[in-house]
Amino acid sequence: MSIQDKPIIVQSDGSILLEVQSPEFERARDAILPFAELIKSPEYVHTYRITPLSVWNAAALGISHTDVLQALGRYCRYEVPSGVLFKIRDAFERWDAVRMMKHEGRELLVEVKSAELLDQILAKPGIRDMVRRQVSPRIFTIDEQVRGRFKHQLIKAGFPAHDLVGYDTGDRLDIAVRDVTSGGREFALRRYQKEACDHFWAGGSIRGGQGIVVLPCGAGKTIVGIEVMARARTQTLIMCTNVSAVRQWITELLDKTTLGREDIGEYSGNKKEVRPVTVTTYQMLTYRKSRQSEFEHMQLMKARNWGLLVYDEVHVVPAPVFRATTEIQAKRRLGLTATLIREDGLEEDAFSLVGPKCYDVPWKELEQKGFIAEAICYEIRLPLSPEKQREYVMQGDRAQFRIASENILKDAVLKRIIQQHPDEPVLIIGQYVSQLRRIADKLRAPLITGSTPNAKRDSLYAAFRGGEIPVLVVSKVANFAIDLPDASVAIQVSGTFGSRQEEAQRLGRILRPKCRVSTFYTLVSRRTSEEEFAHKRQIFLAEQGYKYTIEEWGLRDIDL
DNA sequence: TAGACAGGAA
DNA sequence: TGAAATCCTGTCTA
Repeated sequence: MSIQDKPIIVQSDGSILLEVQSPEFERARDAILPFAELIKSPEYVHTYRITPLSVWNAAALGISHTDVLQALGRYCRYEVPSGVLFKIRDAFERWDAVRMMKHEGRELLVEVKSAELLDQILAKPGIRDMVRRQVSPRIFTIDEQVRGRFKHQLIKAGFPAHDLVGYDTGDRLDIAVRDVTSGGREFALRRYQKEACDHFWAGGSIRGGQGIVVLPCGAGKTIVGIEVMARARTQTLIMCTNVSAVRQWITELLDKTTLGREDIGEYSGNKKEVRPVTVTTYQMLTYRKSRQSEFEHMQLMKARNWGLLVYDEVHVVPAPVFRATTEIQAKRRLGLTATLIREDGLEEDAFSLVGPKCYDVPWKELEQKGFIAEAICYEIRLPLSPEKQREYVMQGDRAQFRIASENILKDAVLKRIIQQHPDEPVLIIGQYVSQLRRIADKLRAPLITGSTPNAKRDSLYAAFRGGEIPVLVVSKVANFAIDLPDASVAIQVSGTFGSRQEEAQRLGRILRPKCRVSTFYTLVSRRTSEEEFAHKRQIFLAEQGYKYTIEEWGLRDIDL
């Protein structure tokens, strides 16, 4: 590779610039992705950043300091600034600087790499207060009760604790995965699902047993959970985002394991069953009568001697559940998610309290192997009408975003897109109910929002699935509804202020394996704040290797 | 006993 | 940045 072909430039502020046009673009991206985080992805130059957390996640996956230096050395056009090299080395040193181990009685041993480092750590009052006694210049003890709180404080101070304390095995439960489902179909774990479990358990009984598995929607995360349970053979608490997910877990458990209905409990608003495997919602756990009252159901965390906790969609775990989790660090914990990113910046809590990322496959790789559909993404930019343009400039930020989102010219573009996909099921997804109602009326398509009763939803889903309804308009229910039928075309007419995770969810709607290629459109008003938020949303997908083709539409292209 | 619906929480 | 969705509980009706 000649110097000019090398597509990466590392700057002294720590940002990494990657040239999209370079023939080495894809290889370079794959090389840095394990330890760098994508920040911006406009047309020509993508910007990444190396953070302590991104390095620690890489380290947890087994990537070494040398691997990182080699990747940078191979693709960097210029010498990597020494300040950046220092930051990387520092992060790797911190990764293994503090180890926690089992000690006699109710104490845990904390071993720090050097005496100087120990002083530095104990300078933080929040950590110093937890020390029981100092054993040597590098070693002190803490109470096993504060295991989670200690790890949490430590990561805030910039040190990820290496937790080698091990876990309670929990009460035993005989559970096995069946090789034939209850429907009589043969069932086998996919390779990546098996690998995900292997990684979760890697390191044996001490190190293995905590971590987060990242897999795209539709790749079978539930199956990973089930396999982990089958290997743990212990009583398990599963937490989900909503009741339909709870039901889905129960159905899958009945279908694919040797467990019977009497072994599985649903703990929700309707039923309060606590059984060897119990499935509940986060909202159940975080319910309280008022702001001052107690969490009434949080005791479920300790109600049985659970040996495993499963956090479904770990990217939305509410803060109080994290808090409860700090107290039960002796339990094995599995987090499942499609996107590790949290818009609220609680990534560190997920890292230190549930576990580091232990498995991750780029979406494109699953696409190549046919496990998820191939998807082509378009961003269609269209103008505001002259009147709306005048109104736009007069308004404040919030109102501007709404005007841009609800741009009425989008309706005409929608019609054209639908005409281009005559025999495909089309899903229209948006954020403002009034806008969606207008669109649904114009297209004579049914609309599903939060106020649509469940029975009505089910019948519309069925009709869409059967092909009687070609176009379905859905509000933010699409973000939560796991029973929403698959489509091969999704058109996003408006979205939340730059939520990357929402974009990923919505693309996931069209990724279930199919014979044809799926298409994803985002409609964006030109020269408005919507453009900026659309870019933010796209970062996650760009990280996964998806490219947006940008189409510009003028007033002339839109027949009114 | 099931459902429908209102109210509060995050 | 805010709108919309969810869930849980409690009450009322049939």
